[in-house]
Amino acid sequence: DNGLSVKEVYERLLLIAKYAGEGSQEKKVSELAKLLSELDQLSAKFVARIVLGRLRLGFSDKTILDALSVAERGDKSARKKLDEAYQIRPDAGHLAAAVLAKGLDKALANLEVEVGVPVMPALCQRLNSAVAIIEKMGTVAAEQKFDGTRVQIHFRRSGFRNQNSDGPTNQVRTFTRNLEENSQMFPELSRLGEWVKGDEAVFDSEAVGIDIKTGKTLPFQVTITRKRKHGVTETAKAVPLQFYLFDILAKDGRTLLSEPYFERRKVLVETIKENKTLVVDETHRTTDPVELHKWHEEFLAEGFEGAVIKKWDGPYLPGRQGWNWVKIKEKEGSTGKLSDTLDLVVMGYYRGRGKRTGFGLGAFLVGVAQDDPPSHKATEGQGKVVTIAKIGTGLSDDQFRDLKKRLDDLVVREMPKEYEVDKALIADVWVEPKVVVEIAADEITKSPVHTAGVALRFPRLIKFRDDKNLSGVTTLSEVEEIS
DNA sequence: GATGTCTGCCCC
DNA sequence: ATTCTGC
DNA sequence: GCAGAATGGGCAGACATC
Repeated sequence: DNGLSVKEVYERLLLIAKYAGEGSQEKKVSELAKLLSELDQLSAKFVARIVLGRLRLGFSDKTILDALSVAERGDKSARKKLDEAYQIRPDAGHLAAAVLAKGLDKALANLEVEVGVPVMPALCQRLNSAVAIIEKMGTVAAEQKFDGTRVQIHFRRSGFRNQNSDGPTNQVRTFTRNLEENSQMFPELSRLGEWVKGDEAVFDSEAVGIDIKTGKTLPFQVTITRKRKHGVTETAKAVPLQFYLFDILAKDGRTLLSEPYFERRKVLVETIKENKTLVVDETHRTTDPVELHKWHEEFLAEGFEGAVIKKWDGPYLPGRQGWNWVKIKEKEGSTGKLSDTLDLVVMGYYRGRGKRTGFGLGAFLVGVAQDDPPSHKATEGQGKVVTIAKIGTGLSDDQFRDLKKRLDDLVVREMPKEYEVDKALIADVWVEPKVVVEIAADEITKSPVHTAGVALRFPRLIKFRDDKNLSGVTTLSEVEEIS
């Protein structure tokens, strides 16, 4: 209607995306405003969604693979083959173009890992019982779960050609779990050639920061400071990394994805010379749930995040597929890695987006009572309620509706005086501190925004505690005990 | 130059 | 990351 | 069980503003 083609809209969005530097935000706003005003109502809605990355069409990459199969064959019979191709080149756009240009058979002919091109990483399912794990998986390998960052390491002795052709050639490329290249982050991998036997290899690993003084692994919050653009070498010195290698996906032209796990481990061990930076992780073969349980308990006691369990003869499968790789974090039978759940009071809520728009509530803010020791100046901090987490998961659709209804009876116009809340967490709607919820979490961390001074990592609702009121809520000193 | 706010095919 | 839900 | 879509804490960077 408005004469703008899809291509034109695409080109204008691309232009807007590329603005940078001083005044760029202003420019982006005005250019997007101009574009939106040229569109009809319906087009404007979807262009806005494109910009926000919230198209909400109800399908994603995997559904496109189904569609490609149907387009070429009239049914979903090619999906398996497409999945395999997608694993070694996880780019639905590229795949669609190749299939339509060459046809299914030619496009899917060469299914080999290409060193330098990221492979879709294997992910873990969750299961919280050693018995269930052995039942589903049979013989397994039990390994420590490191709380670091996933790194897929590609090595080619002859070097990768740089995109800017004149630069020096690097022997190493690395990728995140989301297939983002982050080679610049790891100067310590420049010596990889000394530690690898062979000319080409692709490894899977978890990188963890190491405390220079104690030699112990650092918490995730410290490790992740290595994800940066500036000051890379300085930070690399202050927070050196150890890469715990647990898999090898290709070596010297041989794709290993469908080799059984124990076989890949054998190749892995043969490929790595002993060194301080690349460490092949421990693995323990077992078929016994009691023994598996013991390993899990031991890893937790040693301070690891938990255990990763892998089917002994399983292939390297992309994503969470079947019962191939499984993680256990919390103790068996408990919810959340924290030793206890917390009873917290609802302070306010936020309107939801997408599916949750209809509920009128997408997340809510919870807090604890600040219990100053009585010896202190009695007035200060008395009766204050401070924030410790925002909760947006763990509720069924019915519970969302139910909570909204309850909170509506408690709405107050202004934030209650006893609340202490950071600007970044200002709720859309404030409520009196009457509703108490039981919350599970994995960890208590030092927080820059939550006024309790600490926050919950991976918080989720367990249930409503109608039997409790504000006076029964977990106190700040009790929180410190749990952590 | 210091501080505040927001974003990220972010990391978990 | 965790969790819920439609298919 | 898969695939998708809701949502969490918190880091460095980029840009705006004081």
